[in-house]
Amino acid sequence: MIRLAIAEDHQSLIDGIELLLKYEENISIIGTANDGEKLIDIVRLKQPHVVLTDIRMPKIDGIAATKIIKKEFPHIKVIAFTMFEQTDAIEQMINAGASGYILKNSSLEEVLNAINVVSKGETYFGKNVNVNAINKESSTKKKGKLTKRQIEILALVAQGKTSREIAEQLFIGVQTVDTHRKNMIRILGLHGKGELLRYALEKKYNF
Amino acid sequence: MIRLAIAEDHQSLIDGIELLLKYEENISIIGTANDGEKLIDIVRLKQPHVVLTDIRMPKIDGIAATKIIKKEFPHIKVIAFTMFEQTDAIEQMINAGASGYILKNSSLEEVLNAINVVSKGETYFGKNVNVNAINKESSTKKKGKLTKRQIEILALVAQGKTSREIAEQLFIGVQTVDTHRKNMIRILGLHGKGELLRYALEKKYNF
DNA sequence: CAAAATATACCTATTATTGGGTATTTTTTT
DNA sequence: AAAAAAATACCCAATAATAGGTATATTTTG
Repeated sequence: MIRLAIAEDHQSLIDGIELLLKYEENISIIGTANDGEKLIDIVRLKQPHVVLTDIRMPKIDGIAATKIIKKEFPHIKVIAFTMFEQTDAIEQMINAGASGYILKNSSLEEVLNAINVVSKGETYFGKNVNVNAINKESSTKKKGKLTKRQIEILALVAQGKTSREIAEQLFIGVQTVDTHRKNMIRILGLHGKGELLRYALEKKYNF
Repeated sequence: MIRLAIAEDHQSLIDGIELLLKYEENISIIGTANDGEKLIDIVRLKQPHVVLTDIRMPKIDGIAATKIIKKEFPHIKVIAFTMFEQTDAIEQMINAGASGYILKNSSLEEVLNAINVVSKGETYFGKNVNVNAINKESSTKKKGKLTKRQIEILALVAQGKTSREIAEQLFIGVQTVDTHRKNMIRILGLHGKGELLRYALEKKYNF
């Protein structure tokens, strides 16, 4: 009997999976959550064998939640169930310790299949999930690693704040903020006026 | 017997709804689609009583699809089933002729309920869907109406193009593009450097 | 057809961001 | 403790975008 926990902010989808698994003899749903915080609570309390989780969720996102779960309970298998097919998202999820990755435009049958496969200790990746591209990319070039401070500033850039406003908020000089911006632009390989804002907004939206 | 068509780009969710409705005596699913184009095909061929549709879909989005359906078959009831809770999206869907609007974080029970209600000619709006705010807002102030040319330019702004690049692409002067930008900023009530790009990117993302 | 709306274009000025540097202090890692 | 990384700050120059105007041709609407 596989003990399963589900985290997904769309209750309708949870309902659908529950309906499907009601008649599955070897899987029991031991808890469901609409956000990452609740998921971690459930995992700590009931320790499932497999966790099926969305990436974009309130409070704690799926990537962060997976990291926490894998740190505390390395034996628990995590499957990402999301609409993001960007290599960036897949990579982060794998690095967080996920054993599987399936897209929401897959069938429920595939979801069921993935749960069974990862519970045996294997990995499962959906058809549209190109895992090969990931390893090559992340092993050769390790671009895009920002520091804490840079991410902090990037978040404020995403909020539409100017360098001056960011400087005031963080109690640092405007030119320091500008230096951080320049460094981020270099690290991320961007060029042009609105590009950092663009990047910041996209990141924000993506997870 | 209510004849239902479903359009939703996440197959898993369609599967879930199908499971739920399999045991419903008074509803039969006459077709499902993963994009707006397919939905319209199904509607033309099989003329359902009720259409349950997502907003963000490939090819033709839910708003455009609803307009087409309501124009050709005014008696067909459309329910929006989406994750967008912005008044903007709700407003556009209502204007397109939708009879209901429910969020994806609702339960499948609520979906079932909505289908039954709208099939009787009534309207159904989920708890988190604030319909009252819409009417007031759209009747009093009619802000944010951009012209074709402005939308064209805004789309290029969203692509990260500079005024100069936009001017070259559209065979007009740079200063003309700047004028359009200024007018859009005024009409949309924006202020500050990156705000138009911000707005453009958000719009792009939202539907 | 006349009026209104839209698209076009120019002017001046200000400001934020970018791009090129350099440099010091603090923190983290080895 | 020494080396590396990160955070801080400054300089100068170039450019894109915003903000305030005005103005004319074109298209759409009443």
